[in-house]
Amino acid sequence: MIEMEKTYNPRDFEEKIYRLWEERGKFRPSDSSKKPFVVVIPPPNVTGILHMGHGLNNSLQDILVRYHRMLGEPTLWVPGTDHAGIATQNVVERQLKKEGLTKDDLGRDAFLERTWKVKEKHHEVIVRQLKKIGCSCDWSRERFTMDDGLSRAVREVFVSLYERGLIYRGEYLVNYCTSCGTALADDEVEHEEEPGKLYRIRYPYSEGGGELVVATTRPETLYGDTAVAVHPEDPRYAALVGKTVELPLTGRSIPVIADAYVDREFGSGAVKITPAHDPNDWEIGCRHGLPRINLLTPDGRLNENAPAFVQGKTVAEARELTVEALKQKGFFIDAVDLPHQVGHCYRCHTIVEPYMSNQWFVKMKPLAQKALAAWENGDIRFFPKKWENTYRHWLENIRDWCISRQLWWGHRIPVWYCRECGKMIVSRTDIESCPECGSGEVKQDEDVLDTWFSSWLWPFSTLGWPEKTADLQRFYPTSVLVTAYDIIFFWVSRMIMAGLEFMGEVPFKDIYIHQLVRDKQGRKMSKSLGNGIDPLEIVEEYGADALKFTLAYMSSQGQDILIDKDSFKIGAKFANKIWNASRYILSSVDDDDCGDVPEFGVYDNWIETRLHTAAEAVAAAMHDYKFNEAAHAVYEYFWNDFCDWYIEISKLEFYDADEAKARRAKRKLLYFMEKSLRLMHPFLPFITEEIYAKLPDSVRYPMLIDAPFPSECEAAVGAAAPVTALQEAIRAVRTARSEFTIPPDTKIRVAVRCDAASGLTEFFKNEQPLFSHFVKASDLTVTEGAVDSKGAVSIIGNGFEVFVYIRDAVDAVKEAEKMRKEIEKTEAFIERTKVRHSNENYLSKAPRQVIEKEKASLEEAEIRLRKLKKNLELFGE
RNA sequence: GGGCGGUUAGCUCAGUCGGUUAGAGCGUCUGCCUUACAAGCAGAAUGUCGGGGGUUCGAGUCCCUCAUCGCCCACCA
Repeated sequence: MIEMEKTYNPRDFEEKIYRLWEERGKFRPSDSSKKPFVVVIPPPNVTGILHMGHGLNNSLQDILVRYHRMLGEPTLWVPGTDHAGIATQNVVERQLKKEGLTKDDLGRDAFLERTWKVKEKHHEVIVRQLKKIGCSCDWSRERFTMDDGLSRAVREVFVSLYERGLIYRGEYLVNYCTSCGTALADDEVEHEEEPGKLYRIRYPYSEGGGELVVATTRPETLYGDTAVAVHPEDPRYAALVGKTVELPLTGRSIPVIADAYVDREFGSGAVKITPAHDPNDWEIGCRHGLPRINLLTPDGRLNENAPAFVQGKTVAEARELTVEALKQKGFFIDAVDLPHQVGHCYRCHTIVEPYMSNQWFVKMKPLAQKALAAWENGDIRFFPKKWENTYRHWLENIRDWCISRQLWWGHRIPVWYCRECGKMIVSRTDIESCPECGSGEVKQDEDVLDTWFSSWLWPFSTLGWPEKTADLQRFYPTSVLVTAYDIIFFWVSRMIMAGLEFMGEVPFKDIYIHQLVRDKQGRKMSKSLGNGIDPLEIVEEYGADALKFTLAYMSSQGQDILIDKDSFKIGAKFANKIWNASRYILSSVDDDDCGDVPEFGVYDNWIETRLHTAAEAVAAAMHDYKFNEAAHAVYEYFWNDFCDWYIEISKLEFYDADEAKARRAKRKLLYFMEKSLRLMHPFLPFITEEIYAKLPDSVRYPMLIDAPFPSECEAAVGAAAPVTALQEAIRAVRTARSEFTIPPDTKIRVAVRCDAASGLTEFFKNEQPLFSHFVKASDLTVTEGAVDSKGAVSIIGNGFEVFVYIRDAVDAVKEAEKMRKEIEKTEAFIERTKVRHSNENYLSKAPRQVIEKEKASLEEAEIRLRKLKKNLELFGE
């Protein structure tokens, strides 16, 4: 007798089990010589706690990793976290603000010290969370994007790219977040449509006699205009090109230039050119050698290049004041509503300004070409495939990557400037004095690198690169990357580029892109909406297994997962089912029950077949990363086959007075329980391991986590057929009982007529006791001959017909109505099928199996129709 | 402006290579506290597969078109 708590309470054992796995080194790759299975975690940001997106991401990885571990592959899941430059710095700056401080009050060193502490705190929480949800990561190999090794990797990459001419510095117009105080990469800008206005402004000809009308959505930038552009073939303005116009409110005159960029159809066909504050204007400015006038301070206010009345004002304020001034001076014509796209910072959502500054860039084209080739060669595969388009499109239109950030938290750019001779030194090691003039007056670049500049090295930097470590040798390239689609640009494609560039090989062959987790209204989960679900809350309430199983069960390759707290009941209920089934089996087991497995009977063969069919379904699904299909297969097997049928059937023997019989039943239940636990383990690791440990030693592997996943099918598949027929017959009687509301304690007479050809007669006869038990029959006859159908409904199955004598308990009118409906349906089907079968095209073109199959079902339907009609007569038509 | 995806039961979603009368979970309804589980058991009902057209012997599935919702990309001031 093995004791189990009456109720499933995951809190009682999940932590204990996790500790056990960890202590016994189960998360470390085994020594097997098989090809390793390797996953690197998408490192969570050390900015806060894990949300449900992480829950999904890590649950799926854990399922994969556990599945492969059970296949006997040396399995490694490398964990780690990301320093998340802007995000983390923002967190700390917000904290400071609450204390009435700014980062400048602290100074760089003190600020960094404080940020490290915040990092430590968050890191601890994140690791605890990952462990709570059961991630089987090898914590001995945990990394952080700013640890010593990864910092070395970052430097190596920066310097070597610089040496190859793929990193350069220059003054360009970049996206600048005035709130974060830093430049952003193009893809860190989120465009959103906002209501705006298109203003029309007069720019008088310098020589008088007219004016040029210019349309703009940003009148406040006119102080930085250095030209007005028209289309070279626009007859309206041909005479003006080369002349000048007066720039309102400034007293400056600016030239009219011709550039094909201008759209003659839009607005007036004349565009004001502000090279320092618009990316297009910047391009035009470059082509025409126009001066650039910067109007903004780094914190987003108008600077001394603007007239005094707007200096120090924000952009929005300046716009209003400028429009007002234009109106007063008579330059303003009108303004019409024009919704347009405005860029926002992806971290703080402030409007991003195009801002002229000195930044570092990576030349992306050469890297992107290799990454594209890798896809074309089939070196990488996306699951689902559709994301390949996204990947390809981005690479084909790639632009240089601005990697410098005006932040403190991050990898400092490894470049030094000599104050004496002005020499710039790019170096792998820190520089104390100028190699050119020997001066000690060298100063490191103030800026840090974009966070992704360390993330893109993750698959090999975590394994020890640039050192040639054993891990790197053994575990690179990794097997698969599991991530969400929102970072294909930021991360996935860049990792592929870095892998190819520095390792000469793609970092992973398979890329599984999963969905985003949203709330039931389809909204992104976010702090501000307050609609987020904390995975830990779910773990608290339902357990980590419920979390993992539910997410897998609900994931699909189709679309985003819409979820609320109640969704997790699916997993909770399933875990509960496993618990109770196990409790039932184990509670009656003692050592006597643990001998050899008795010879299989038909039901044992049947469940064995079901189990292996499920195992094969899981294998196929996992191969294609169809987690939901795998989870469904496991669920259906255990609940619908094992619990609903096998356990119920076994009860006849289980409760048999003959002890030997009972023992045989228990032994087989144990056998299938053990195997079922192995089947389910990747999806519900805690509960299965907990129960597994309770199984008698003689029937199990030491631990479930590295026990073999069920694979080889020992049972004959054909063995399942009669069981299926019996199930069908039992259901037929149950349906009849239920439909006629015959109470369970009312026994009824049942007759089964088997078709001689079905081969079921013998089986049904043998199984009469079981059949009777399941349907609570008062009398059950099985025959191949004619059956007296008086007072009975008959239900036709595949190869047999069941008669349930329900005469007294029936509402004849209602029943007749039902039958008529059924007859109609069947007649329609027969008609349709007959028409098709008289069609020569069909007969000649359809595959023979299809025709045969349809013919069979047509025959079946015709038989059923006859019986139905007969039944109808019975009900007093 | 370009591209992608969704539209299937009351709700959330599966649906493989086009192949019989389209499935699951939740919810609803009926009957059961049957000696593992009421977080359970046994049943039932519910569909113009967004609209229209086409291809095909056969379409939820392929093509065209329209509608609608969403996402991504894009420098139209």
